[in-house]
Amino acid sequence: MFMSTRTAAPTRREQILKEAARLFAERGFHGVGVDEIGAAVGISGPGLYRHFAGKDAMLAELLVGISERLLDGGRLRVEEAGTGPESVLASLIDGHIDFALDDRPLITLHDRELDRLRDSDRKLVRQLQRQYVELWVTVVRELHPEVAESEARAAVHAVFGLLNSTPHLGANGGGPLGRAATEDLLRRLAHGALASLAG
Amino acid sequence: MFMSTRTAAPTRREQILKEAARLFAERGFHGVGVDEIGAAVGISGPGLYRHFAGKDAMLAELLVGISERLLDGGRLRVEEAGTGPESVLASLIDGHIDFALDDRPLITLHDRELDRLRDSDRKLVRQLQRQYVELWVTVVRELHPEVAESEARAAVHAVFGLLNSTPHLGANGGGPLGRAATEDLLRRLAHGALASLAG
DNA sequence: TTGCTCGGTTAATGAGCGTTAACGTGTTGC
DNA sequence: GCAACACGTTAACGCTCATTAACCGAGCAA
Repeated sequence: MFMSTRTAAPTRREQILKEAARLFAERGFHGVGVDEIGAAVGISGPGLYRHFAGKDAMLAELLVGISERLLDGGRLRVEEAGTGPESVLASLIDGHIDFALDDRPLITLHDRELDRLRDSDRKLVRQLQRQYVELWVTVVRELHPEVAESEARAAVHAVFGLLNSTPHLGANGGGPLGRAATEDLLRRLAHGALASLAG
Repeated sequence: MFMSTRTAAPTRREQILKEAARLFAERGFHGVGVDEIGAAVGISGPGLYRHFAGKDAMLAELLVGISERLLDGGRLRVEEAGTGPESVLASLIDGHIDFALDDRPLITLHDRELDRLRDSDRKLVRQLQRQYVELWVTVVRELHPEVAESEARAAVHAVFGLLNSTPHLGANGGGPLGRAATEDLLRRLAHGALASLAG
């Protein structure tokens, strides 16, 4: 049913999703027309309807896709990471940074266009998001048992805001800083922020 | 020409701007119609055109307004704050937190709908934003002279992302946490993040 | 009174745009 | 060879929506 995620010449659907993500992120869901999306992959307007039920369906698939990948990646890291909560947290942070730097447009969409979805899709996405947040909250509370759950959750959201700031960091890979330097900076900032929960 | 900023019964224009900000933030600029904005202030659709040249003009006035207030507030705090860079930074952080909690909808608009503006307005807003960022960068570099300027700038953007996460924190005033607790949490997280630049 | 300005109203206009129709064309399984 | 299908194309259709037109009542100054 699904293609392998390897790089085996992207299928048309994948091309479309990628370009749609970029365009939606740049100009908003309502701001981009189907003709533009088509043009971005070399076909024109209505040709898209051979691959998707409609514009909404593209957005839905994008948002559900990100949320699933984020959650799956997070779960994997929780299982695989070393012994203590410190290493789990570090792994979650690294994973989120990779995601934020690799899929910049999707980050933008994720919290910007959620309300454009059909009720069922929106519920699904929100549920996946919530589970991902809870992954983090659990780890944070293992590290800081004295912190109230609501406070930990707010802190996690704030750290997401920090890590997801990459779209504002210049055009590409991390602005004037290289990719590696950006990763390193974000890592330190995130650890620094969460460490402040101890005081 | 201008009304005093005191609470002297909001003028129609102000009502409209406030409701427009809320609606734009909730559903995006393209997602809300002029009829809805009108309805929100008790008049209907085209009646708005007695107060604004068009929908775009409302967005422009909102975005320019925020940027100006943010920059002015920042400058004031830089001048007024105590002696060292520490106190200036603390004051900038407090000011930004106040802004983020008081004007949630505007925060959302600020980085979401900038491209909908006419070229001249967009340039103006970006210039104001840039100056505000530079205020922070200057202070951060006084505190951490060994940090490269580009890195400091990226860190500042990241901290903005952290502080601007308030819209994601539940419906109002700071979600399950009270206003004061939210302020305190954000303050600690921001200081913690920036402190990590020292290492 | 008269007449001007303010701040509204409803109806019309016109553009943009998602979607569907109707119609090809190459490739492929039989 | 010949369906059948995958994948495009261009030309409507129809709806939404910002903007404009045309009109109106309430204050209020001369």
